[in-house]
Amino acid sequence: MTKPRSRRGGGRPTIADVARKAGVGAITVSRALREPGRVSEDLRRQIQAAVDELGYVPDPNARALASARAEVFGVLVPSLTNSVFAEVLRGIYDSLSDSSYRIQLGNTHYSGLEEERLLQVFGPQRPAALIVAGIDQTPTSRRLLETAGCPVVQVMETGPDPVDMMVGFSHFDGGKAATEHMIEMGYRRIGFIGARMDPRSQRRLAGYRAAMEAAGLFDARLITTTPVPSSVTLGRELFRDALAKVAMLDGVFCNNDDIALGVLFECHRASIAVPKTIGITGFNDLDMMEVAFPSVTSIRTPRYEIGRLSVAMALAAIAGKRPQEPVVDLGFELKRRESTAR
Amino acid sequence: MTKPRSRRGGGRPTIADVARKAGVGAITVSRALREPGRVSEDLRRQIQAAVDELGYVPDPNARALASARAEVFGVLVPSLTNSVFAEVLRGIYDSLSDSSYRIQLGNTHYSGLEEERLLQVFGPQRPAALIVAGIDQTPTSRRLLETAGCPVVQVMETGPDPVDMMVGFSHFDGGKAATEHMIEMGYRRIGFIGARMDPRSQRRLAGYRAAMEAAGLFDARLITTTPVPSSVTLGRELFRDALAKVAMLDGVFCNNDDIALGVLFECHRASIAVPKTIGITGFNDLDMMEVAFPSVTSIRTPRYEIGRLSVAMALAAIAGKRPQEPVVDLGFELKRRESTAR
DNA sequence: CAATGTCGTGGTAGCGCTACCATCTATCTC
DNA sequence: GAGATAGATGGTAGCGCTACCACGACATTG
Repeated sequence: MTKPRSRRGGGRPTIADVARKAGVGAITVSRALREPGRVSEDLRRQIQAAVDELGYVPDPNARALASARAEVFGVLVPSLTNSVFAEVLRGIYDSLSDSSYRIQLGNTHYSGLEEERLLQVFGPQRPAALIVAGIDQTPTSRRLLETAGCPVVQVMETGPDPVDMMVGFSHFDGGKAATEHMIEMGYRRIGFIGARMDPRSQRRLAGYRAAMEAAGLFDARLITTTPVPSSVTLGRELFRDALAKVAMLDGVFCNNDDIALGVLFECHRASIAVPKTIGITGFNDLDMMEVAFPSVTSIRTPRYEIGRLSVAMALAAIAGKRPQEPVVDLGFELKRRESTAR
Repeated sequence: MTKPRSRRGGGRPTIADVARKAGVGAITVSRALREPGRVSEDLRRQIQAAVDELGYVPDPNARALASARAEVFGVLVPSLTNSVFAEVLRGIYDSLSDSSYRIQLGNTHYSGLEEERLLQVFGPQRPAALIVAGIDQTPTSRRLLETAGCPVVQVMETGPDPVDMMVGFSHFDGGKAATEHMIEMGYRRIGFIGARMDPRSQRRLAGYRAAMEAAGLFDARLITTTPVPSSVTLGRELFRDALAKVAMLDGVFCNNDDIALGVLFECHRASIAVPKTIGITGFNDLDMMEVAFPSVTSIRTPRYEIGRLSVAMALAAIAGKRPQEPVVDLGFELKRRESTAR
């Protein structure tokens, strides 16, 4: 007789212990825990008592192996410090905190290759769902998502060709709306200032360009961008560059609110009147834009809601209830404020 | 003969497939992958060839079950949107991106109960290490951490009684240094403005109080706090409250930089001269404080470094190399800027 | 040169759970 | 009242991997 491996697990009670104590089969315990409706009231109570007494907690790793499905949501974002994604995450977390799903978070650093690597790590784990930011996956990433065998939600943007589901809004339209607003307010030499210039920023730029061209105001020199990661500091630098480059600049549409804030501070420092001499519009509408002096016009994006809805859609898909429309556009809202109130 | 469950895993190659193809035992494949040094050069090459050809990827769930250890770092932070924790996370991620560890992130919402719940979820998974923010765990949480059977690193603060290891700095000293600086710069009626008032904020307040009392300047009416979550907007509100309450207020030490920014904007709006009429000091030294106009004095905290070091310590502990000194104080730095340059 | 150690390799037996199928009882149908 | 159906329960056999132990080959020691 070989002695068993003496609980290398560390002595925690197993489902067999509960089954023995409750006088039922192990499988009935399993069912009582996962599908209480399929076990009689009587046994359920007995089992619950045994569970409580032993302090039994199912082993998630054993579960995952046996059922070929881990109770994990894989989430991939391009940045942890960009507060836009932080709010998407907050939405995801808030929607998942009542469930038993754990969240595995990956940081792609805006890199397609890193995204591939992370999907390669996440996939074999058989997550319950995957939520990824953006719609510009590499072909390899796309294939990995398609073969993941779980619901996939692409967030932050919308597009014509979802891997599975999508929740977001149109960055092109956002950029266009912001620019049109500035034109409407009487600005003419409106610069575009952008950092990082990831695909979403590119689309905002395209929206800016479309609006400027439609008004006959487009001039390539008005555009100042850099691939460098965005920051308030960088906003100041880029604004200085733009001022040095373009005579008569009378407004700027900023890629995002960090940049806009840098521009605003530089205007203060250089005693440039906002909105009189220079108008400023940001993107995302962070909390502080409303408080800034002068308050800054921005495009309010539904970041938190995107997080919430992405989880709701994934959960529905897991439950077998796929939505009619796999692509949801949550839109955006132009917040008119002092910085463009000429 | 019963037919096997026909690869309910989904047809992915298993270690047995690799072993067969390479003409070795399964265990040798396992070793070649985990401890290459213990397998001969020859077999290692053969096995690698088989792995490549089949596209074999080990099943992390099976691994976790068999070895009673998941390649997962559990990380618990109180907030996702507070950029302070975002930077700690960035440090953690950057230090872990070369390894095969996955990261499971929990959001405690500054709640001890939620922390307990998350530890109860993380524990049974047998993570490779746990990193938790703060040192004020509930007794239950503390017990869960102690019995987790893996390295534990408490981050953001230091204290006398680590569960296992600690990386952080003294918030009391930070608050004291900031206040002393303002006193030194000639401010006398220095208010304390704080939101959220989590344990770390409380300690900053205690530091403020110690400095004020030492200088004979303390007055309880100078303190304006709220349990409401911190934001730039709230900074403005609290500052207004403080102004209404305290005659002759000539400076404010803010709980954090969001609050400080709200104060700064309100000063602009109300045409209060900074630093002449009111001096402002923040806490954390976010990127934007240097760019703000006027630039804002703040306490620079080593957030990113805390993330990096916490992982390094955990990794070392996993490898059996526990540090001599389990508690590491990374300090902070007072950044003197225009907002207090009277 | 026997005794001892070390290294490389493999077989076996689980890890703790759930899928699958079988069984049994109670209820329903005509 | 025989047969069919549905619901509750259990046994068995894995899921894919690694811990443990065994074993043979070779080197080391006095």
